[in-house]
Amino acid sequence: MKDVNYNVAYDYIRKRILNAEFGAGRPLMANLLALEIGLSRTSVREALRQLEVDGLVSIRPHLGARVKTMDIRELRDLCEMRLALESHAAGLAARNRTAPDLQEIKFALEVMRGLTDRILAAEDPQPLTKELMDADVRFHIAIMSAAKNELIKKEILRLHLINRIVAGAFSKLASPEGTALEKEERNHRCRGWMVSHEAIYNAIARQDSAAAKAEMEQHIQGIIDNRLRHLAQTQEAGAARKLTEEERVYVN
Amino acid sequence: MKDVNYNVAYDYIRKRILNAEFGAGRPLMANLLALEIGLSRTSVREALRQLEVDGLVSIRPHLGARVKTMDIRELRDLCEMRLALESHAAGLAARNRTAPDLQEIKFALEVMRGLTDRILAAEDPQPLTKELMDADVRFHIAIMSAAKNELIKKEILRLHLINRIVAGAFSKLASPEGTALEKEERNHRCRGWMVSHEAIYNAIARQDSAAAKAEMEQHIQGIIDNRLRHLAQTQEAGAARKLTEEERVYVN
DNA sequence: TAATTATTTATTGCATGCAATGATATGCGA
DNA sequence: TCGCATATCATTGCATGCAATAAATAATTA
Repeated sequence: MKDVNYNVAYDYIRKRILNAEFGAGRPLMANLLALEIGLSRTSVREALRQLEVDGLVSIRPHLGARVKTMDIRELRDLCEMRLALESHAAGLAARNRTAPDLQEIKFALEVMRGLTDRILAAEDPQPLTKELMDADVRFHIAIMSAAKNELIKKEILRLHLINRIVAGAFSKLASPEGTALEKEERNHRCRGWMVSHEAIYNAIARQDSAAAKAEMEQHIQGIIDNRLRHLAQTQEAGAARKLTEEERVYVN
Repeated sequence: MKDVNYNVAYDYIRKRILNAEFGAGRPLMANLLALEIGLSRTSVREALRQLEVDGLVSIRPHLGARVKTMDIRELRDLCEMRLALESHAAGLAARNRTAPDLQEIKFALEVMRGLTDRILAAEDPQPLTKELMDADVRFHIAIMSAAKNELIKKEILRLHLINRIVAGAFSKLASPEGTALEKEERNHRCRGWMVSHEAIYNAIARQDSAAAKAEMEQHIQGIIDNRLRHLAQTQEAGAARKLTEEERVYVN
C-alpha cells in the first residue's frame, strides 16, 4: 500500500492475525497496539476499521475491536458464498481467458501434479502439503484472473483469507489426533483433487463455460463437505468458541 | 445504527449520496461536512471510511474522499457479481425456504402482478413504475431472506444499492428522449419480467433448486443485457465520466 | 450471605492543534 | 509566449487531551 501510517498499522496487525499470533476473539486495544507499533491511536483505529472491512476484525461501539470469531453458521455462509463466486468465476474464465491466462493455469496445475505424486509416495507429507496448498491457491488465483472481473476476484480473495485463518485455527486442534488414519484418506483426497483440477482446466481450455462452472462447483462443494464433516467429527458444536478460550493463553 | 457520532455522520452522508444530492465524483471534504453536520472531522472521517466499504465513496491517501464514479467496466463487473450471487441465492432459497418465506415471496409477486396489469393499461406509467420497482426489490429481498445466508444477502443488498444510484444517475440522462418509443418496449419488458418472476416463484415453491437458479440467472442476465445495451445506445463510451462533469454543477 | 447499588477504573469516542503533502498560482528565464 | 522552478495555500494525516461509556470492584442493606 502507500506509506501513510494507518497502512503501516494495517499491515502490522493483519500480519499478526494471519500468523495466528492474534487468535480469534483476542481484544485489540488501540492504546496497546499504538504503543507497540510506535504510532498514535488514531492510525491504529483506522487500520482496525479497514480490517473490519476485510472480515478479520469485529468492532462494536464502546466495546472495542476483537479478532473476529466465527460460529459454524457463519462459516457455512462464507463457504456458500465462495462456492457461488468461484464457480461463476470459472465460467467467466472459460469465456474470457487469453492464451497467457491458460498458460498460467496450466503451469499451476503441473506444479500441483508434481507435488501430488511426491506426496503419494512420501512418508512424511507435512512440508509438501504446505507447498501443495500454495500451488492450489495459485491455481485458483490464475482462474480468477482469467475471469477478468476484478470485483469478484477481490471478494473471493477476501473469503479465502478468512477461510484460511479459520481453517488454520481448526487444524491446530484437529492435528494431534489420527495422523496415521488420515494418511489413507489424505491420499484419496489428493487424487480426487487432481481429477477435479484437471477437469476444470480442460473445460477452461476448450472454453466450455458451463462445464467449467459445473466442475468448479462440484470441486468446491467437495471441499466444503469435507471441512464441515471434519468439523462435526472434531466436536459437536461451538468449535470457534472453544478455540477462542484456548487461544487466550497466547495473549501477548 | 447506534447513537455514536460517526454513525450519525454516516447516515447523513449516505442519505445525500443515495438522493443524488452528492453526485458521482463530488469531493467530500471532511472539513466542510463536519461543519455542515455539526461534528468534528474525526467522526466524518470514520463515516467516510465506512462508506468506502459500502462502495459509495472512494478514498485515496492525501487526495481525500469522493463519491465513487464508475466506468462501464466496473459496472459490468458489478452486474456479473450480482448475477452470480443472486442466482445462487435463488437456488438456496428453493432448498431452505419455510412456508412463511414462500408466503412472503408470493405476496410480493402478487403486488407486482397487480401493478403490472395497471401499468399495461395506464396512459402515464411513471408513478406506478416507481411502485413496481419497489415491489420488485421486495420480491428479491424475500428470496434472499429465504436463502438463509446473511453474508450473501448483505452483499447482494450492497450491490443493489450501488446499482441503484448508478442507474438513477444514468436514467436522468436517458429519460428526456424517446418516452413514446419506449412505451411499447416497456410494456413488452414488463410482461417478460412477470413471466420470469413467476417462473422463479414456481421453482422455489416446488423446491426445485436447479430450476430456481437457472430462472434467476436468466432473469438477471436479461436485466443486465438491457441495461448495457441501453447504455451503449445512449453514448458510446465514458458515460460515467460525462455524467460526473454534468453533476459538478450541483456542487452545494 | 446474597443481592443490589455506588464507586472506581480502563477503554473508547471526540475534538482540535500542528505537521505533511499535493495542488494551484506566481514569477523568472529563455 | 511558453516552460519550468518556486512559493503559497488548502486539505489530509497524525497526535494528544478530555469526555463519555461500560465493565469491574467495593460497599451497603435486606
